[in-house]
Amino acid sequence: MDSIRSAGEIARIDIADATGFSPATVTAITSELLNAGLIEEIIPENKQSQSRRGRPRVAIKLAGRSHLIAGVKLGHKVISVLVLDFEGQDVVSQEFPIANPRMDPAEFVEVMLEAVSKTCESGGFTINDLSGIGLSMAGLIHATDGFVHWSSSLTERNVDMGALMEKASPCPVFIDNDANLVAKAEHLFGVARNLENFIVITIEHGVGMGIIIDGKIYRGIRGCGAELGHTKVQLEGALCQCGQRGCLEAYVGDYAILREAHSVLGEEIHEDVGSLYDAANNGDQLAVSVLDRAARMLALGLANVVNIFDPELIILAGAQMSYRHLYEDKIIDAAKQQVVQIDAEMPPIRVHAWGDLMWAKGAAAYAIDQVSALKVRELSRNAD
Amino acid sequence: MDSIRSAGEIARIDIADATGFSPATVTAITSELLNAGLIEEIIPENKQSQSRRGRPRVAIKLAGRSHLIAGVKLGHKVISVLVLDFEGQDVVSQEFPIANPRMDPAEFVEVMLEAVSKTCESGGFTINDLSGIGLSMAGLIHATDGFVHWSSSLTERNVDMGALMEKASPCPVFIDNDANLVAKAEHLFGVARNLENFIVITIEHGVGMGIIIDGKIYRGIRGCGAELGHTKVQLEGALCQCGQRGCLEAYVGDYAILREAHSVLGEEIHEDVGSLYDAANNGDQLAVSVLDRAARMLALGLANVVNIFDPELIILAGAQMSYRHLYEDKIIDAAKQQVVQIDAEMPPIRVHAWGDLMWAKGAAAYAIDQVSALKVRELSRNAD
DNA sequence: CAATTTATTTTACTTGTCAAAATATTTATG
DNA sequence: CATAAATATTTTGACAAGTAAAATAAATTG
Repeated sequence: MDSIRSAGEIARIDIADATGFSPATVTAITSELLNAGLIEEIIPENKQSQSRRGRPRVAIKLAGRSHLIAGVKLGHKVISVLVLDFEGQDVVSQEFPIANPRMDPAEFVEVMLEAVSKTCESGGFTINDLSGIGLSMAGLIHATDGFVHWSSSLTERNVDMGALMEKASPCPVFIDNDANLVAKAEHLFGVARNLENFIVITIEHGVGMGIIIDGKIYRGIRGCGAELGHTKVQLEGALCQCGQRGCLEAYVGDYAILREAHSVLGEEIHEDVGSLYDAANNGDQLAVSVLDRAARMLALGLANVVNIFDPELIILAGAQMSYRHLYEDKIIDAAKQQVVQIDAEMPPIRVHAWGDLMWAKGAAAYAIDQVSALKVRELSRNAD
Repeated sequence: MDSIRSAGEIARIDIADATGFSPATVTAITSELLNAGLIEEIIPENKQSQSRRGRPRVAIKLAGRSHLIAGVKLGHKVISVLVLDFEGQDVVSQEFPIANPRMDPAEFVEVMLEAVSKTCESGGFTINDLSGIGLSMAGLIHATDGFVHWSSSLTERNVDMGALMEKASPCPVFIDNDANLVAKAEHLFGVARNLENFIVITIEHGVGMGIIIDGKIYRGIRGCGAELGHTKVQLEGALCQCGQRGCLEAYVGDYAILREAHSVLGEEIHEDVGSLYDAANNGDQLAVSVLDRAARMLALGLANVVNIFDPELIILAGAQMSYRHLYEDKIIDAAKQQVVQIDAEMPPIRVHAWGDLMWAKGAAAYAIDQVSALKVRELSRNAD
C-alpha cells in the first residue's frame, strides 16, 4: 500500500501502525514491492542512529528512479511541462509560449506531446521513458472518462480527449480539471499531506475548487461539480465570463477586478491586479474600494464553503504572488464572521504559494497516483 | 449484505448480480441471516408465477417482525413518534404537544422517552420491545459522537446527548441532524432508493440540507456541514435568526417571508405562508412580490448546490404543503438557468411531499440502518 | 417421461490476513 | 566482553472470506 508516499520515509512497523495491518502483512506486501522495484530500503548512514535500543527499524521509501512522470498545464499564454520522478522530486521542467490559446483537439494533442518531448530531451531522455502523463485543463471535464465537456483551451465542445491522447501518446495520459489536480498535489506533496477531507481553492483568472473527501477527488456525477467560481453570490449580479450573472468569479477573478477599476478610471492604467494592489497600499482610495469588494465577496465564498463542507482544512493555493490581495488575514477573519458559530475551532484556512509550476505539479501528482495504482494492479495480476 | 432492503424483495441470484458477489457467497451469507431471523423467504403463492422455465427463483425479504424501531422528531410545538418494523412498515405513530419548545437536557430526555413509551403502549407493546430509537434534532450535531453543539430545542449548548440517552434508554439511541435523517429516509424508503450520490433540501422554518455521498451521510469534520440555510446569498443582506446577514434562510424560511410581508402591511394579516400564497394566487401584488423574491433566492441556492455537487438528484423534501410556493416548476427552471451549462442533462430536481411524519420517518430510517449494522456485527462476532 | 433450463447449494480450493513463534540486530548491564 | 533485554522483521501455520466448478433442485417443454 502506497501510504509510504505520504510519510516519505517510513519503517515497516510504522506502516503497520498507520494502516492497521499486521507487521506480517506489511512484510509480505513490501517484499513484493521491493521485488518489483517500486520501493527501496534506505541504507542507514550512521551507526549511532537513535538512542533506542533493540533492532533498528529500517526505513523504506519509494524508488524515485523507477518511474518518470510528466505533468502538463495548458495556460492562456504558455504551456508548462514538469517531469517528476516516482518520489515526486523535480527532474526537469520547461515552459513554451503558445501561439493561440484556443486550439482544435488535434492541434492540442500535437502541441502538448511536442512540449513534453522537448522537455524530456532537455533532461536527457525521451518521451518513451515516461510511465505516464498528467494533463491539467481549465474547464468542465469528466476525468474518469477523459471527456472534455468544455475547455477554454479548445475550440470544440464535447471532445473525447482521453481517446485522442491514447492514440497519440506512447504512455497513458490522465486528464482532469486543473483545480482538482492542485488538490491532488496538496494531498501528495503539499500542506494536506496527512488529511483526507479538505478543500483547495485556486484564484487566478477564474476561481476553482478541488474537493477531497475520504482521500478521493470528489467530482460529481457528470464530472463538473466543484464550480465554486460559478456559484452565485448576488441575485442578478455582475456579469461573468460564463454569460451568467452574480458568479463569485465575476467579483473575485482578476478580469473582474480590473474591469471594475477601469470602468471608473475610464482608461487602462493598471495592467494587472498586482499594480492595483500597490496603488491601494499607497492610499489610492479607488483601488482600495475596488479590492475591498472583491475581498468581501471572497470571504463570503469561503464562509459558504465552510458552511457546506465543514472540512478539515481549506487551502488557498496560488501560483503567482500578484494575487496576494486575496490572501490577506482580514479576508480569512471576515470569513470566520460568516460561518455558523459553534464552540469548536473553525477549520483553518491556509495560504499556500506554490510558484509558477503549481498547475503542472498538480497534473504530475495525479499521474503519479494513477501510475502507482496501475503498477500495483499489474503486480497483483502477475501473481497468477 | 443488507442491500436486500433497497430492493424490497429479491432473489439470491439477483443479489449476486447486484453486489458482484458470487452466488455461492450469497447463499452462505443469506443462510446465516435466515438463521438469525433477520430475513425470510417468501413462499410463492401462485404456481404459474412467471413464464420462465427452470428452477424458480425464491425471493427473500427482511423479516419485518424481527425488530421494532422508533423515530422521534422534536419540533417546536409537537413531538412526533413513529414506530416502524424492520421492513420499514408503519406500526404505530403518535404526536404529543409540548409545553415549552426549549428544554434543559434532562427534561428533554424525559419528555422524549415518555413520548416513545406512550406510543409503544398505544401499539400494544412497550419501549423495552424496541431495538433502537432514532432522534432527529434541528441544530448542529456531531452524530457519531452523539454530541449536540447547539439545538433550538435545548436551553444549553454543548450537550453530550448520546451519553445522557444511553443512561436513560433501554435501547440504543441514534442522534443526528434532522435534514441528514430525511436524506437517510429518502435513501431507504424514498425517491433516492437506488442512488448513492444525492442531496435533500428541506424547507420549513429554516432551510436544511442532507448530503449523501457514496451512500453515506456526509457530515463534515465537526459534524456541522451541510448548512445550506446559512450559506450567504447576499453581501450584508437580510438578518437571519442565527444573527448573521445574508443567509439563504433569511430569504426563504417562513419567518423571513412573513416578516417581509408584515413589514409592509404593518399588521399580521397572514398567519402562515400558505395564506400568503393564496393571496398571491388571488392577485395580491404585494404577496406576489414577496414570494417572488423568496423563489428567486431559492433558485439561486439550488443552482449553487448543483454547481458545487453535481449530484445524481436533488430532492426538495417537504412535510407540509403550506410550503408549496417553494416547490413550483418556475423555481426549478430558474435554477437551471443559473447552473454551469454543458451539453449533458442537468441533475433532476424532484419534489417529494412526505406528510407530517417525514421527520420522524427519517429518524426511524437512520435507526433501522444502525440497528441492521449492529445486528450484522453481532452475528459475525458470534461466529467465533 | 426425458431433455432442457435456471436457481441454489455443496465442495474443494485460492487468497489475504493474522497471531504466535522464530530470528535478527541493536543497546544496556554486570 | 558475554549476556540480558529490547525492538524490528520474517517465518510459520491457521483461519476466514470468497470463488469456480460440480452437484443438486425444481421448474418448463416437447
